[in-house]
Amino acid sequence: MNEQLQPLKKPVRTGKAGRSGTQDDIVYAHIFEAILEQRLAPGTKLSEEALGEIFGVSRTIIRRALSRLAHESVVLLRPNRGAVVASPTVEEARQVFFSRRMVERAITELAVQHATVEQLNELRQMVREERDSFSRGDRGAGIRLSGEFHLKLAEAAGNAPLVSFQRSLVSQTSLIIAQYESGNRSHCSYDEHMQLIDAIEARDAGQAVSLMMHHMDHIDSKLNLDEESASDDLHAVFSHLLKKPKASAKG
Amino acid sequence: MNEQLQPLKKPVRTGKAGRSGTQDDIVYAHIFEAILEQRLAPGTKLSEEALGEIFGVSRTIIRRALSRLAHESVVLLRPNRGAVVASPTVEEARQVFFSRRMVERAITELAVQHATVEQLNELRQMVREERDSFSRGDRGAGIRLSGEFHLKLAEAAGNAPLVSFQRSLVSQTSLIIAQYESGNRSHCSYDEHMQLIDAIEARDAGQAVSLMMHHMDHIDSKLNLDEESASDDLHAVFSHLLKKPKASAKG
DNA sequence: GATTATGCTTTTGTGTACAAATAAAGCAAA
DNA sequence: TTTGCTTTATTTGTACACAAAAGCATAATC
Repeated sequence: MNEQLQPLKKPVRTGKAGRSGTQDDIVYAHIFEAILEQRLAPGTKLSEEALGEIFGVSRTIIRRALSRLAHESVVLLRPNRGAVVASPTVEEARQVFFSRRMVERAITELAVQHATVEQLNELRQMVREERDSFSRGDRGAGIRLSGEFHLKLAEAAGNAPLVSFQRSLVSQTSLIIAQYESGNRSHCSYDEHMQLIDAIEARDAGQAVSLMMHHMDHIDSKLNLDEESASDDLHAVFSHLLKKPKASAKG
Repeated sequence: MNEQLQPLKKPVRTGKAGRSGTQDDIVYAHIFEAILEQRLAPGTKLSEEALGEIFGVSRTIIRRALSRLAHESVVLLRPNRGAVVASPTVEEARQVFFSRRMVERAITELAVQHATVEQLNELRQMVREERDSFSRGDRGAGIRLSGEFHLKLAEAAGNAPLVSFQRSLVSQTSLIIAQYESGNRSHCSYDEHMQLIDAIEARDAGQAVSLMMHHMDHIDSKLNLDEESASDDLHAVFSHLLKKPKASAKG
C-alpha cells in the first residue's frame, strides 16, 4: 500500500479539465478516463485514502475531484458512505438520451450559424483521431474522443450554459455506452461525424439537424442490457501509472 | 469580528438544498438567498474566513458551499483569488435565456404528459406563496419563489438531467433578474404561472407551450441595463442572522 | 441454528495549521 | 505628484489530525 505516482503525470489528453494544470484536474481526468475505458466498473467503490495514496496527494484533492465527478453524475456520492462509480439504470439512460437529443438539436442549429471554418477544421482533426483510436482497437479512447467531439461542437455553438450541460450529458453518455453498448464494434460514429461537419460548413441547417438526429438514433439503437465486468482493484486499474516500489512488493 | 450565528438556523425555505439538513446546505442556501435578494451585490468578494466566522463553521464548509454556487455560475471562483458574486454580462444573460427557452419548452411538453394532479396542486400552492411575497413587497422572496416554481415544474416533467440543468439556469436567471430588471414592479409572473398550470392540467400541449414561450418573452422584455447597488458588507448583509455579542461591540 | 446486540475496525466529515500566492502598503526616486 | 519597487499583510491552497459515523465480525441469547 505504499505505491506512489511519479510527480503526477497527466493523461493522454483531457479536453475536459479547465486549465488542466492543477492537481485536482489531473486526478479528475485520470479517474474519468479510467471509468470511460472500463478499467473501473460501475459500482466500484472509490476510497478517498486509496486514491490519495495512488495519486500521491491528500484526500482534500481527491475529494474535490470526486465532487466534480459526482456533479456530472459519473460518480455517486453517498453521505458518510463514500463514492462509487455510477451505474446508470436503463431509465436514467433514456432520460439522458432525451436531453441529449434536445441539446444536440440546438447545438447543431447554433453551430450552423456560428461555427468558423477554423473550428470546423479542428473538429475534423478530432474525428480523424477518433477514427484512429477505433482502428487501433482502443475502444475506450474512441468513446472518449467521440464525446469530446460533441463537446467541441457545443463550444462552436457559442452558448456557455449549453456547453456546461453538454459536458455533463456527454460524460453520462460515455458511461452508458461503456456499460450498455453491444459487443459489435460497429461504433463507426466518426463517419457520421464527418458528414455532420460537412453539412454545418455548407450552412445547411436542415441537413445538419437531420444528420445529428440520425446519429443519435444510431447511438441509441446500439445499446443493450448486457452487464460486463471490469476490475475494481484501484491499484490494478492505475498500475500503468505506478512505478514499482522495490522489486515486487505487491505481486 | 467575533460575531457568531446561533447554532445555525436555516433560511425561510430552500427547495434547492438536497436534504437541507447538513451545514453546507444551510450555508449555501443563505448565501444564495442573500444574492437573490440583492443583499450581496454582483462583484462582492466572498471571503472564506469572514463567511466562516459569520456562519460559525470552518472554511471547509464555506468552501464547499462556494464551490457549489460556482458550479451554478452564481459565484465566480478565481484560482488563488477567491470567490465573488457573479455579474453576468448582457451576452451571458442572452445565452441563459436561449437555453431556458429550449429547456422550458421541453419541460412543458413533458409535464403535460407526466405531471400528476397532486403535483399540479403543489405548484398552485407555490404560485400563491409567490403572489403573497410580491404583494407583501418582498421582491427577493418573490423572485426566488418564481424560480422554485420553474424548478418544481421541471421535477414534474420527470427528467433528472433536465432538472439539474434547470436548477442552474434558474439560479442564473434569478441573478440576472435581480441585476437587470427594470424598477417597475410589474413582475406579475404568478398570473402567467397559474394559466400555465391550467393548460397543463387540461393536457393541452400546444396551449401550454405557447403560454410558456410568452412567459419567457415577458421576463425577457422586462430586462434593462441599469446597475443597482447593494451592500457589500458581509456582516451587514447577514446581520439579521447574528446575535449581538455583548451590547454594542460593533455599532 | 438463527437473530440480535455489542465492540472493533475502517472510512468519511470537519477543523485547523502551515505553506504558497496574491494583494496592499510603504518608501524611494524621478 | 506620480510611478515603480520592496516589504508586509492578507487570503487561498493543501495536508493532516482528530471526531463521528458506518460497516463488520464476534458472541451471546432465544
